[in-house]
Amino acid sequence: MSTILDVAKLAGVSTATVSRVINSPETVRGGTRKKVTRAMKICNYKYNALARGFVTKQSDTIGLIIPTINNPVFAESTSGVQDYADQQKIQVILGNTYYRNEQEESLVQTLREKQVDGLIITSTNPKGAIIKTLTDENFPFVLLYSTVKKGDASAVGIDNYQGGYRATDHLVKLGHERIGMVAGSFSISDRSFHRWHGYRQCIKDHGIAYDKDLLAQTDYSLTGGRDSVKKMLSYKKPPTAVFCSNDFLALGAMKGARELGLNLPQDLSIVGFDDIPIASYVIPELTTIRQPAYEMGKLGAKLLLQCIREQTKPVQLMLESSLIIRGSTTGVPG
Amino acid sequence: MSTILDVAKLAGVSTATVSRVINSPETVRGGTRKKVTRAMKICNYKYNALARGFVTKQSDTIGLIIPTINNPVFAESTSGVQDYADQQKIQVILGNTYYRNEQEESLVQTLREKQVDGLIITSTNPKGAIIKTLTDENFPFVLLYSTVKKGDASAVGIDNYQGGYRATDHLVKLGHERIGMVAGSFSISDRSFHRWHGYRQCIKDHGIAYDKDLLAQTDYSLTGGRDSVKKMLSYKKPPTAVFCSNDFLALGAMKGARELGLNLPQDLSIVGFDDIPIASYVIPELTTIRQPAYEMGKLGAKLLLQCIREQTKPVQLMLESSLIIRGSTTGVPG
DNA sequence: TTGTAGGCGTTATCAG
DNA sequence: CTGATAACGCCTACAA
Repeated sequence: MSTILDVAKLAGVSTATVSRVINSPETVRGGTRKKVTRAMKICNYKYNALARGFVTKQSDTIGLIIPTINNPVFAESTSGVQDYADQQKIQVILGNTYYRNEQEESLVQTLREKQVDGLIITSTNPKGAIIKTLTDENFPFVLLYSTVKKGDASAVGIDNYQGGYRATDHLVKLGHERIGMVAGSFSISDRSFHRWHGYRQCIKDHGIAYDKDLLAQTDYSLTGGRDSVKKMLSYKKPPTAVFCSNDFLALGAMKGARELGLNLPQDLSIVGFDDIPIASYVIPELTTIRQPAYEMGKLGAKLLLQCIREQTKPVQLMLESSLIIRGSTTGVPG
Repeated sequence: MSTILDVAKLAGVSTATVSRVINSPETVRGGTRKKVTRAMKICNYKYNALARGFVTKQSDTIGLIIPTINNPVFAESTSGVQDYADQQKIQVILGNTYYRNEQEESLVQTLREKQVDGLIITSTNPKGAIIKTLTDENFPFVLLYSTVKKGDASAVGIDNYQGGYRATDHLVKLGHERIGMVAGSFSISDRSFHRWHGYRQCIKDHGIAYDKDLLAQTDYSLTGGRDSVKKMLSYKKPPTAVFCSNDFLALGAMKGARELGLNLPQDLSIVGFDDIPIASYVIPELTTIRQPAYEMGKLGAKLLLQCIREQTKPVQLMLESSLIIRGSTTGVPG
């Protein structure tokens, strides 16, 4: 593998000149530039970005830490950050935590050792030690799908409380009084927790008694949604509607309800959260809270790069989410 | 940011010793090891993996190039490679080509400049210049979702021809004679092309005349599937069944058919390809050709690392795919 | 406009 | 078991 030294020799110039034609061609005379370019071709020169990063102290690489790429929302935001990064000639190293805190911690460490210029994190615990350390050490990062509205960490997210409230409100307005919630475990997702808060407050605001049996916490999966809803439906006083804290759970719930012989949406109204692409392609189409995942990713990347390049002050961006009413919700039976 | 030199000074040893306690602690006496560890703590030493890579000439990073992370199959295989890589302490840089050849080319270049140790590629064109260059320059890589069965490129894939054949055969056996195919554009996916070959051969083998109007090529998306099927269904002699070259297309087709007032599966049988998780959660559940995406990713990563570490000879692995019969296919009406 | 030379943080080779 | 020191490939003052 040839280096700029080889090229330099071949072209009869110094390595500095070669470096210049690579990084600021305009500062070198046309003639020499040609000589160098030709020499590069001849020895099939390949630029070593790693060596560059080593001296400039920036790798032009960022780390993206998410719970799992298998949830389409995260895939969506991931392509948002990728697209923005690509456009800025930045590479992104992807890591899944699978909602495990230790995994998040080890990822952060590894990525920092790899000298990433910054981190975009969908954290399991935005108020935990990992994030605190990052802040203390002044390492550039931004939180994605964040629930934090202030503080010294940059973040972009939506108002999950509001989302939960709206979803529930929609159900209440439809006449439902026994409204269940199938939530991702609070211990691994404070987003889910915030959504539940919205749900609970809404219920309270409408004078509906809170029934803790109507809350299921599970892992964020299709099967989790299915099983939780089946259990809930087996109670003496089953819910007539459920709010699921993401679309996967909701899709799973649909299946669970059907396996119990229910007709949707007549026998059970279901609201999801995220609005993943498939949500509008199932029958009945899923009513859900849409969050702008792609934009969030893009914005997160933008924020991070700003933070890296201009050491901007931390900002928290809250994007708009909205209730998308489709066919999976309807009035209470009878 | 402190370096091993700082640590060395503080501990009163040489940098070599510090390096040793990091990389081969067993070769340094307990006492000195302790001194060093303590010193590292004190100056909050952070290892610089990039500097290491610079001298060892390996970055412990691989590149993963896929069409788009938004298709759940690719998300699945991506987590397969990630999991294996993680387990081997390797990081993965992810890049989307969006089925564009130039994007693939530029990704390969950038990643090589970043000194990735190898590449896993789901190529738009496995027989094109990009792959050829890689082979010629003896750069470690493996093809994923590959259609190639021999040659000097390592690859793992399934038999797409067979998959297409089986899907079609299932439909024929059900009594269908007008069987359409909604395919991803052949120009961006040779997988789709192979599947079509299987489809066509099967039709021929059963003495059914091939009707080119019954082939639609579109982009791999929900809307692509929906629109293609609607168009096909508008013909004078519409198909009674369609084989879609992936599940997204099939899910889209379901919606398209319904928008035209058809009942599924009575009025139209649909077969997909991939068996993405959601496929068994829609109504009717989708009959599809399952391919082991996660395993494929894992295997691809394993192969690549072998190739990197032991310069093994190229191998082509063909995994088993299988027809999963569910509710979206049924006998021909009447 | 071009060249010289020092340095980035770590590993590896030799001695000791 | 430990230390000294030369790489590694590139960038960047500074000098010419």
